[in-house]
Amino acid sequence: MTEAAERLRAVLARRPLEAAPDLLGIVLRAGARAGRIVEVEAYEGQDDPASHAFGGPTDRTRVMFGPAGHLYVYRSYGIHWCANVVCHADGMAGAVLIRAVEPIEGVEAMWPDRPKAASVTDLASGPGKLCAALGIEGGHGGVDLLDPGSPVRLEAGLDADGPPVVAGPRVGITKAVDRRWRFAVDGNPHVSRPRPPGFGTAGRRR
DNA sequence: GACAAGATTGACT
DNA sequence: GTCAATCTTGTCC
Repeated sequence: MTEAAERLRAVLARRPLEAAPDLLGIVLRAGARAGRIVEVEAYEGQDDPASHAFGGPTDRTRVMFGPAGHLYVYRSYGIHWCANVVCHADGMAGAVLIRAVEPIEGVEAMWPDRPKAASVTDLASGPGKLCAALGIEGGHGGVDLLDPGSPVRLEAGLDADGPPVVAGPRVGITKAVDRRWRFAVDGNPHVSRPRPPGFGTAGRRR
């Protein structure tokens, strides 16, 4: 475990709502493919009706109750994979959904898995898209993202100060929709839904 | 064992 | 803008 990884683990071992904006700018790597995280959503655990962890641990969600920095992958609508970073202290449920990344490495290798992508900004501009682009699937669930030997891992970004962040309501859920727990890099073209109504108007900047 | 719902995407009108 | 695809998980009987 490197010093940078330890620092990142400490960042993640907080409430997802606090850790989520700090994930922006960090690089998500899967083998030779890598992308900078530009959009995330926070999901608290048992206090959040929209979270899969609401209602207690199950076989599927157990990893969310484990130590921070692990990967939680689930299938959405039977078709797409969605990747989450486990947050919060060990024993406390919480996760941050990665909604979009900006491809920065191994872009050529992403195209075969994203044949329908219209442009590079469309390669990973969505939860299901980024998993396809990076080759993340169910088998990766539970891996330690901070272990250099993992097939999928996080690498501290170069933006020491962190990019400008805007906040808005979460997307695609039917419960607790009023919580403005979606965070994105301001103005980045790789976010899944650029500037939706109300996005950023009452958000938190840092 | 059966059924309903879902943190999405892409095609079609 | 609207809608279907597709399948895993959790709940209920």
